[in-house]
Amino acid sequence: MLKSNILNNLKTRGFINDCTDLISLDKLLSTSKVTCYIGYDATASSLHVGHLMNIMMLRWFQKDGHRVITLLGGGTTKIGDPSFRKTERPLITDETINANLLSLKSIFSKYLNFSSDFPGALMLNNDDWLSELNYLDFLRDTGKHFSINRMLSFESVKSRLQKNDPLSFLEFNYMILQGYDFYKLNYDYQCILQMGGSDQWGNIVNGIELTRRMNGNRLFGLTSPLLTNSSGQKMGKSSSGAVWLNEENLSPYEFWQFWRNCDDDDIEKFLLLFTEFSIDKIKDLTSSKGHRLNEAKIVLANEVTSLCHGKIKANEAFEASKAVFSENIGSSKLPTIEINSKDCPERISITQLMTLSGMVKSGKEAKRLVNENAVKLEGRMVKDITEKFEKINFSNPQQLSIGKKKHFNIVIF
RNA sequence: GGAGGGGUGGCAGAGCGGUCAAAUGCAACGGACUGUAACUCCGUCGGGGAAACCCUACAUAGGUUCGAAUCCUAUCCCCUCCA
Repeated sequence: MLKSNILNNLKTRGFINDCTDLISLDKLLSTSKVTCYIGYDATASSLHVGHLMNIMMLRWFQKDGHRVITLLGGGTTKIGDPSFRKTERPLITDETINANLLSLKSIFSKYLNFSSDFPGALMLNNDDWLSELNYLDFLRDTGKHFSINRMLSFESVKSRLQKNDPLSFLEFNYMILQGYDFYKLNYDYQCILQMGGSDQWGNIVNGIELTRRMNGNRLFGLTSPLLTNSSGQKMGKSSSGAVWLNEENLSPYEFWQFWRNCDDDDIEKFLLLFTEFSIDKIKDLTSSKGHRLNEAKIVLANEVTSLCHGKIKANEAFEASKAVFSENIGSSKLPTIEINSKDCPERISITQLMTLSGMVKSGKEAKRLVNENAVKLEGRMVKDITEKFEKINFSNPQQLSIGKKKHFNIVIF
């Protein structure tokens, strides 16, 4: 049984996969407030649900009075983490990295409090210290603490090596740099705990080991399980791709729909991980069976969307979903796609409409969907591929639906 | 630097002169069934076109052929062994 509230809570909710020294960390957390961090590389333009579990962990830590650090990997992103990857990442340009970092910042701000009062969270960028490293000095001061033999033994790179897939020296250095980050954060900010997904175990252990050798300080690592859905797959796909946490990439309505559509078997897990409801409340919500579980899914969707996009947006998404799915009527709150009038002819075909709105990737795909009787305009099935619609009619939003679940309002202006 | 093997659709992986827009599996998408779930079943799955049909594609650039993913040459990349 754990003594500290924070670990107890995280454990119960399913956040903990492994810890380098659970007993000692528990003891420490039960008596004092600490500084902890999670690193995020800027490989994508935004964060998605895959990152959400770790953000929630930071949120719990902050709530418990600890100082949390989100470390943006401006420097490490230039290298690319090889952990559990089959192939090398394409190199990302500095401009892309910087653009991505900006987007990440805005998302963290939704979940964490970065105000200056302790325990206000900190946002740092490892490019600030990594890019200043001098190669020779770094090799002598840091590199000498790393044993190649040990580095080769990590699971994260083993399969690459065993299968003779290429692993460049550049990538191989990643774990050293991430290790150095932890050392640096401990030195500058007294950070003693690094968290991350289970795939980060090797990188985290390296930082702990490095620091121990450099100055004898004792640090901790805590990993979360790789989040999978009930069918064992990596979770995180909405009807239009990845489940992004920012509104520019995914509308609150689609975000809401993602949670509403989760598998029955995932509800409890999702409630525990992505909401802050009490355990009792969650037990209560998931106690019913069969179609009544849909109620729990709605509660889940409302809550997670509120946390991410705010109560107002969440409620709009809920109302829109109710109108479309339960009452079978349109809703002005559906995501609206605007098409520039310049781009389309006076009389527009259904395939053009679908392509211009970006709902499908190609006209071929649009045509296929029409032939599969999947396309509806204002609730009426479109069967004739040659049918033309007056552009004028779209000055007011028209609801375009693909299949039973994808609904958008289209406006031509 | 030398010798050998290899680069095929989102992934895995066949094809090795025409019948190849490329087998098969997975993923994805649509439909039926349902509870906006799961399972199962059916269909689709390069791009343009209403269609006939046309256009790009099997690492890249050329070549041989009536015809090339398949043969030849060069280039790039990867793997293995040797130095």
